[in-house]
Amino acid sequence: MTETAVGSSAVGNAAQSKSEQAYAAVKARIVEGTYTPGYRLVLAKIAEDLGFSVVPVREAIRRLEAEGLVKFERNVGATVSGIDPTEYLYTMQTLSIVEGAATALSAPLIDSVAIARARAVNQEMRECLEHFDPVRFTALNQDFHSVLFEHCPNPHILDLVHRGWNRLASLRSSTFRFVPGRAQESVREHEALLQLIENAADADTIEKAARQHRAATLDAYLAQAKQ
Amino acid sequence: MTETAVGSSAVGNAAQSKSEQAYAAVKARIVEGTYTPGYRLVLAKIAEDLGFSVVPVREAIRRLEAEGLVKFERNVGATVSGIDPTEYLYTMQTLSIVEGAATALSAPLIDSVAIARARAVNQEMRECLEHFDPVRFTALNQDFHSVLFEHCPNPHILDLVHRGWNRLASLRSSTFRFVPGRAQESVREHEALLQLIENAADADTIEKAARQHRAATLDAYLAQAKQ
DNA sequence: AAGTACGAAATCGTATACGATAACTATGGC
DNA sequence: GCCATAGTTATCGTATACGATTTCGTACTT
Repeated sequence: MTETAVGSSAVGNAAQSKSEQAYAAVKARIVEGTYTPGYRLVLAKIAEDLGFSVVPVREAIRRLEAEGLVKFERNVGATVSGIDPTEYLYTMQTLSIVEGAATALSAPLIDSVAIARARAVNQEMRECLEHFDPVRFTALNQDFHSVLFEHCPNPHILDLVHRGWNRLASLRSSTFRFVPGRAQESVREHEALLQLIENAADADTIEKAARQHRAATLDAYLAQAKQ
Repeated sequence: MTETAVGSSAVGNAAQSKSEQAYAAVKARIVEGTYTPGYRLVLAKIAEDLGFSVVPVREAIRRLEAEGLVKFERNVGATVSGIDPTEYLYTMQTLSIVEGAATALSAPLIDSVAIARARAVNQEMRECLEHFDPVRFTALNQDFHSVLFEHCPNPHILDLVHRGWNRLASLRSSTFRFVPGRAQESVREHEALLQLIENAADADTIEKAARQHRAATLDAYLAQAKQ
C-alpha cells in the first residue's frame, strides 16, 4: 500500500477507460520499480500484456511523457526516463518551492490528530534508521508528508507536489543510501516542522522551513556528487 | 506575434507529427480566443477541419486536458474549460508562487540590456493605459514578464509559469477591464521590480515582490467579485 | 579489416471501421 | 398537459490494418 504511485485521481474505478487503466498500470510499474530507468516501453508489447490494443496504450504513454516519467522519441519509442543530476536538481528545486507553499497553505488546517499521526510516522522512521530499512523509511517519508499536505486547499499545488514525487520515485531512497547522516537530519527537521505547525507559526516561517527541508536533501546530494 | 500560446516547445517544426500539429492548432485557437470557454470540441469535426483523422486529434485534446485548457468527459466529449472564480484563485495562487520563484532565480542572470528592454515594454504599457488599449496592454504584460523569465535556469519552473499563463489566457485582460486602477498599480510594481533586480536585491526580497505582484491582482479581483 | 550500402525487421503513426455510451426526440400513458 | 419510456442520433472508445520511419544485420567494396 505504501508502494503505489501517488496522486493519481483517486476516484472510484467506475467504468475506467482502457487508456486510464493502461496509464495507471504503466505508471505503477515505473514508480514501484518494475520498469527501471532506460527500460524500453514497446507499445505493442505492453498492449499485448494488458490485453488492450495499442491506441489506448499509446495515449497512456504520452500522458506519462507529459509528466516526465518516460521519454518519448518520434518513430523510435518510449523509455523510462532516468533522472540525471541536472534533472534531479531541477526537480528537487521545483519540489522545494511547491512543497514549501503546500506546507504553508496546509498548516492552518492541520488538526492535532493529524499532527499526532505525523509524529507517529516520524517515530517509526527513527526506528527504520536503527534497523537500516531504507525502503520502509522512504515509504514512511511519503506518508509523513502526505499527512501534512492532505488538506492543502489548492489542488493545483498539491498536484505539482505529487508529480515531483513520482518523478523522484524511480530513484527513491537514493539519498538515504548515499548521503550518510542526511536521514537522521531529515527526521529532526520533521519534528521541528511539526512544532512550528503546532505553535501556529506564521506562514512565511513554515514555508521557509519546509523549503529548506527539501533543499537540504538536494545540497547533501550535490555535495556528495561533487566528491 | 503577441497573440500566440506561450511556452510550447518552440523548436523548429521539422517533421511534426499530426498530433503535435493538432495540439498546437487547437491550443492556439483556445488561447487566442477563437474557441471560447464552453465551446464544444467535437473530435470528428476538428479532425475534418484539419484534414486529419480522429486519433491524433484525440491525443491532442487529452493533452490539452492535462494542461487544464479543456474539460473532457468520458463518452460525452470535450469543451473549452472556462475558469470559475475558484479555479481562478487556484491558478493565480499557484502562479504567484512559481512566478515568484522564477523571478528570483532569473534575477541574477538578467543583464542591463534586458532590463532596458523590459523598461521600454513597461513604458509602452503606460501609454496603453492612456489610450485605453487593454488587448495590447495584456500582450505587453506577457512580453514584460517574458523578458524577466527568459533566462530562468530551471526549465521545469518556467514551464509551470507558461502553463499558468495559458490557463489564464482565455480570460486575458479581464482584470484590466474589470478592476479599476489595478493596471496602473501593476505598471508601478513592474518598475519597482526592475529596480530591485538592478540593485541586485537578495533573492528573498525579489521573490516576495514578484509574488506580491501577482497576489495583488488576485486580491483586486476577489475584492471586486465580492461586491 | 574497416567502412559503406543495401535490405530486412521492428516499431511507430495514423486512417478507417465498428461497437459502446450518452444525449436527444418522439410517442404513449396518466 | 406532463412525465415516463423507447427509439434514434451523435459522439466517443478502441480494435485492426497498413504505410512510414528508424534501426539492425549482412554483404560487398576498398
